[in-house]
Amino acid sequence: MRWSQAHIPTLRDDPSEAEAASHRLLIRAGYMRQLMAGHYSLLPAAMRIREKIMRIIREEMNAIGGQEFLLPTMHPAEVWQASGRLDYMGDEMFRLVDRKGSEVVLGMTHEEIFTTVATELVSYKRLPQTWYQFQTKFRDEPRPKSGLLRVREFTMKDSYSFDLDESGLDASFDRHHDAYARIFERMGLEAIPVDASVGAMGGTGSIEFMVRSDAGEDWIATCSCGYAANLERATSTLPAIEDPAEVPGTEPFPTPGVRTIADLVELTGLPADRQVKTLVYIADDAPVLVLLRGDHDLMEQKLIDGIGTGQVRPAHEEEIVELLGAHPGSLGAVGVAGQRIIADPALQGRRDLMTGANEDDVHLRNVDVDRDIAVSEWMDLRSVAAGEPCIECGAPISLDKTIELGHIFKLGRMYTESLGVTVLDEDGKARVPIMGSYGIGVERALATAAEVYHDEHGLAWPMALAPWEVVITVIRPDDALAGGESERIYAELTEAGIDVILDDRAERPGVKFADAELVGIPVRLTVGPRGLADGIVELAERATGEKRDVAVADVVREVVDLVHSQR
RNA sequence: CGGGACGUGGCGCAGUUUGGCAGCGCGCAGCGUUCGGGACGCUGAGGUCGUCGGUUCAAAUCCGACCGUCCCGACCA
Repeated sequence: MRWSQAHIPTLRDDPSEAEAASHRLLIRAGYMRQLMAGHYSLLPAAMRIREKIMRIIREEMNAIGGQEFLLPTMHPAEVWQASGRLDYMGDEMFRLVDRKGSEVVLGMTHEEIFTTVATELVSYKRLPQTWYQFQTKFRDEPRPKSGLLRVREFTMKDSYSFDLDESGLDASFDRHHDAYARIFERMGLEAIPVDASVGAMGGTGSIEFMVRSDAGEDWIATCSCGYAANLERATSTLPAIEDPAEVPGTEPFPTPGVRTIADLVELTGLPADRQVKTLVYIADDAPVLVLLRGDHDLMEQKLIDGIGTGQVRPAHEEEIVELLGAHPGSLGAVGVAGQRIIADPALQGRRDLMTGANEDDVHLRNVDVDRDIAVSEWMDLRSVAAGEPCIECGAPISLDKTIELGHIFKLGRMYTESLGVTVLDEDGKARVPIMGSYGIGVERALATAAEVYHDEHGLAWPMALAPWEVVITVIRPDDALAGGESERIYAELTEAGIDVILDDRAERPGVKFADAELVGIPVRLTVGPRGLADGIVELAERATGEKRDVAVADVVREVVDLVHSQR
């Protein structure tokens, strides 16, 4: 590629609308342009990176026996109706009506559609199968943001495994886990596999691959011992708290104006871990009292997972008053009968606590949880905090902001069942195959690499992803020697299979250097009359900023070796 | 969906308070001088000021509605 012929529209200024580093730099360095919120046009340089990402994924998917498909992105609504997800997906699914009046949807994912193909898997002899594709997904995100990190239209590699039984699924799942580890490793991304919520659609296990980044939206808890979990699932051990062996009966006391745990701490001098936090939720239209230790925060996803419905919301104030007779701030579960009361285990066996009295401006002291509260279920509900002891080893855990790059999922039989897939087993009995589903966001991987690999001068791609591995920056392309030598090196590197771009533009050197750094090409060769007069060209590595002179005669071999060593 | 900010040549912005010829920098085109870290001179092209409506002799500027974009939150199999 010759830069003079390439469409790489770099900008001198940062685009004003972009905040996240990847968003800002991918626009500024000429990789993409926005069409509307959440929809980006990828320009040729980005396409080259995307292609490399897809090649890595494809190679690793094929290596575990995956077969590539391409399924439609427009689906009849009926298929989604059949699986029960048409309503469930709600506004996040794009829907349209064709000229015949048929309802059509744009695919957010392809479990249903792959399953329609799987109806022809009629014998156990056909199993296991691992099927995948790269296809555009459409999701009507309420708030697209951060460039390619959260969009409404994106390419996903999604794969699906079909096995006869659970142990087969486990094996397919493990193969994907290993393949994903290799894929992200090859991309130069440190992806941490974390235990994740399976979500309200069920399933028996799920692992997300997360990359640490401030631009991320998900928090994970990790420990030096290897423990790693999405905050939605993370637990920790808690130091024991000394309670009196016995407390007198509960006793109301006035707490005028107290609305928060902090208020109560200030008023009574008792620490927050001696308070009970009482929240009211509505789950499937029925009220639920949720109890946590005063210094703990509710992780709503744990509640959703624990009670097995997505229809969960905080109760409105009027509902609370009707249910308990008091406003938030004075709520409690002492003496509450006939209601579902879910409590976090941190409260189990605790004594000498305080809680609201279900009378405005009154609280109760001397609460003994086991004695005074009719807890109907104990459920891990609290959000862990950094520094708490690891559940596995006791060392303090850390919390990090991350980007979710991949998600692997033991789906179960819900799609094969609802869409009628059966195979005959060895005994001639009809069996429903069990599925796994596995996704990687392609453009999100690209943007994540940009988040990880950049500096004040621009992007700095790892060799495996770089749109071009080498740029030949020609000083004075009109000079016969510089022009001729750079053309020769360009031809020889191309011949050697190196992705090389020849910057033959009639620009001043400073402009070319700045563009090479902004675009993020790993290796730069500077070929100019001055160096050539001494028989040398300069080799600069983008990642380290290191520069060294190389004899003209050695440069091709040296660059080929360097590129190969970093691919 | 709630809160905030914004919308003026390709990009970054000023002008809006107080209505009166649509500007600046970068970029772009031509010519010339330059050329190892974002050069300089001359000439030039390019804008229905987000859209629609209203007020006014006159609207980028005032009023109203709508659309769009970004950020925070809610949401996110």
